[in-house]
Amino acid sequence: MVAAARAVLDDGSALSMRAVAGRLGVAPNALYSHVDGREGLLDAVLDDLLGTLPLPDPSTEPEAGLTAVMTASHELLLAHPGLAPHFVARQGARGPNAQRLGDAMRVLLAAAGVTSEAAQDTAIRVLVVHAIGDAAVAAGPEGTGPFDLDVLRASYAVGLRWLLEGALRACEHFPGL
Amino acid sequence: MVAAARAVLDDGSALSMRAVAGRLGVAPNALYSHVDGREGLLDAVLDDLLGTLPLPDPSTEPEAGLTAVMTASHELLLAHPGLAPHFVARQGARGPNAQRLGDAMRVLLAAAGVTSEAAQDTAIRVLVVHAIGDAAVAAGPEGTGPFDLDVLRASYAVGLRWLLEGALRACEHFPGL
DNA sequence: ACCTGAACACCGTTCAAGT
DNA sequence: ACCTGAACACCGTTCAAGT
Repeated sequence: MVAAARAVLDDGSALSMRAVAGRLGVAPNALYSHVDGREGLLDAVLDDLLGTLPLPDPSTEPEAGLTAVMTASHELLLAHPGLAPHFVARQGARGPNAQRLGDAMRVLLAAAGVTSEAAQDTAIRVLVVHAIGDAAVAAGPEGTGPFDLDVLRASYAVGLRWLLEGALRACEHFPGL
Repeated sequence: MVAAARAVLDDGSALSMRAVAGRLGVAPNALYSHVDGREGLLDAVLDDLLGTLPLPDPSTEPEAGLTAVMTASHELLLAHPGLAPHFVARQGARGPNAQRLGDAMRVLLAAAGVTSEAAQDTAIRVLVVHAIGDAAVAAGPEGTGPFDLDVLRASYAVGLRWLLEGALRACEHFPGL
């Protein structure tokens, strides 16, 4: 069922209950026996996709590892533009796979000296909002809005670098914050 | 008419053509004599709101000025949560008032040493995406999602500071970039 | 120029009923 | 458990017609 949803999504069509049902050759309301509403379906699809992301090796250099995981997440959303707005509306994902990614980021942050949980929280939040916000903007009205996809990737990378430098520098100056 | 739309929006209701028409005591399709579709109406409302933002004094210290204008924009979107998702989908505003704000930001960036137009473009893009992305996430499903509005404001401010430091530092090291 | 009624092609969701 | 038909309460938009 999440497979059917992903298929609909990859067709470029908007993910509607009726479209998913149609692809399964089933009445629209039949879906409600398996998922609690559209919101739940989108959450399931989202976490399914997040499960395909490679977890960063905890032994890699922290900044490189964080850059890798955030870039991969951003790229995943760029590949599924129909999902980005929902990702934004839901304030990020909270499924088990999203949890795994968050934990991996915490490990990397801690290795970089960001040890306090509160500092990790804000760092993760800022990084995630940047990724999903940028992807949602990139999703835009058409396949390609006024921006080329490459300048988009480039500007995301720039913002990501600035944020990471800021996050890690903050804890050089106040170790143990 | 944009006034009616703003009224609907401030009621907390989603901005639908039919809601705006209802508030005006008019049939829904009557709106199409004044605006070209829902998209156009939202653009008009958005630019109307941006017109209420104070322009930063060009003589202020650049970083403070940029912080002020971005914080004000973010605050404006927080006050109109129904608008943020559309702002994201439209890849930012492009009306005359948005243009004015962009120009003001360019002046401040230039005063801070960011003189090349390309560098200004990416800086503005990164800052704007951060603001609207964060506001859209804050808009969330309910009035208050899992996040308190204050921690939201705080984490936005942190991200903003990191981005500004990054943007301005880039041009200390490579003046005239 | 501005509005109306009627209609089209969609939504998500619920409810009672079937197997 | 899983599906169906019918219905409800919505959408945005168009078209022909009225004033």
